[in-house]
Amino acid sequence: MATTPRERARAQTMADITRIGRQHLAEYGAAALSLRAVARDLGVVSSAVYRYVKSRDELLTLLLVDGYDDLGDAVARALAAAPGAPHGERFLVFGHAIRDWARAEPATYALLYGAPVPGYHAPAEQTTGPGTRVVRMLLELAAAALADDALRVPAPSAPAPPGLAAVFEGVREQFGIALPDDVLVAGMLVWAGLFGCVSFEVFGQYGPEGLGDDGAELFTRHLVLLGDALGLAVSG
Amino acid sequence: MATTPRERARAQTMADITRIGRQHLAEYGAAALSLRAVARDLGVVSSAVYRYVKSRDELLTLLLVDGYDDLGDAVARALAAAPGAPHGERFLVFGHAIRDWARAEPATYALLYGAPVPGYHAPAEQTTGPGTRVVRMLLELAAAALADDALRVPAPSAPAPPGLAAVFEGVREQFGIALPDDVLVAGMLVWAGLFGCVSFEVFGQYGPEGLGDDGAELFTRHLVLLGDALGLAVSG
DNA sequence: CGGATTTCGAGAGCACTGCTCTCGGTTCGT
DNA sequence: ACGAACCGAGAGCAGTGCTCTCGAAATCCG
Repeated sequence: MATTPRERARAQTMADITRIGRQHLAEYGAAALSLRAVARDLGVVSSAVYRYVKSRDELLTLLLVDGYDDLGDAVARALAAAPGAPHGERFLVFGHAIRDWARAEPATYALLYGAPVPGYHAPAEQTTGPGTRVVRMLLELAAAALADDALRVPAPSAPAPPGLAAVFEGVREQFGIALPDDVLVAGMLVWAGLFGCVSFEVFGQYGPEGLGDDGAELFTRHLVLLGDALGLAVSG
Repeated sequence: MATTPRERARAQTMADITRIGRQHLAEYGAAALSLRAVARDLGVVSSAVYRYVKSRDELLTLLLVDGYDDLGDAVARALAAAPGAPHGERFLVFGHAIRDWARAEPATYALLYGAPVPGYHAPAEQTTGPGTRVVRMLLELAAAALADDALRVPAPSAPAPPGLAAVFEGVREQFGIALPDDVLVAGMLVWAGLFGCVSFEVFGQYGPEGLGDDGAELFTRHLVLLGDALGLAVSG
């Protein structure tokens, strides 16, 4: 831990770069993220930042991981603020935390869940970890509800064909969560549906002016329906 | 209609530009769309294409409208191939048509339903028309099912607050379709959820290798659940 | 038919981007 | 104290969007 001055300076510069990068991301969007502009704001010539960041793509990866962490923190914080609430209530908190964060950080949200930036492929080894935090929280919520008998498990549907069964087994293994196939299918739908609702709102599919404050109300009703699909009673 | 040779040449050049633009979009993605590259493929110097297209953004709008039309045609074609089928069946056809098109044209799909291209704002007067074709088809499907008593209408939930009620009324007016609030809420969820599922698959949220052929099977199950949320029996 | 007008493509040019390279100066480990 | 590692500046290359001018061709109109 004997950090030399040079090491501390380097860490400081790295932090400055990501901070400025986050600002530019929020202000101009992902595809307009420019290393030269970051360098200008840093008060340094463009080639200097290449000492710290190998390429524009690496800066994007940095901001990607940063964004996943930020979103994960926000959701975890919101859930921690309602520790003993019923699972349906916690599901509402979970969903609204995602929506609130996405509306506060639309550019970062777009980087995480929008169209992939052309020519950029996120290195899986660095991004899958923080990237799966949110869906893991959702699956854990479902598992907790199931354990508390708060989940209305549907009549088992037709068994999954081998390929799909392997996918389910992979998910159970990756997350270390034992959920029956039907709950897993519903959980994935809830996951995708929730982000579909948020994306439509953030990306402007609901018209140029969006939904404004009524979006929260509509979103709650959508969460109720999604919770219903999962077998979770969200609202009396 | 007396098309002069010059007019025909201009129309031909415009068609060439959109054709090459579509190719580049599919090959390199939206943000990498370059007017200069299009000009090169057209065998012409870059400034020449500015005679036909005011800016890169206008080319994007051209391709945007083109994409909406293409998707709308694909879905309409698929639905037309199953004219007398029960509404649940038609809903499955509807969903899979969207998914199939999105997987075949991921870059165009990303342009329509992914994160908005930075700095680019689609002119509403040109894009809302073709852009609402798909959701209109979904609402018409729901209305047809309702008229045929094939929709299990849920017990009316709490009445919408004034702001949200105005949103619903606006949708009913815009599409000229009379649907009760609760069906409208479910329909919007189905819309967003469906595109959420497709986006997750196309944008690679299901891991680097995606779901492969099992995606269709899983998607069908998700459509069943979404249809259920709408009150539509999709599969016996 | 012939002059006036419009249209068009070519080319130069500006400001910007990502990225590489070299060249000095500072700091570090030994 | 000295060689090695590190770091910032600057030049440079190839690419981008977009603007401007200029000459040639096509069109319109008297």
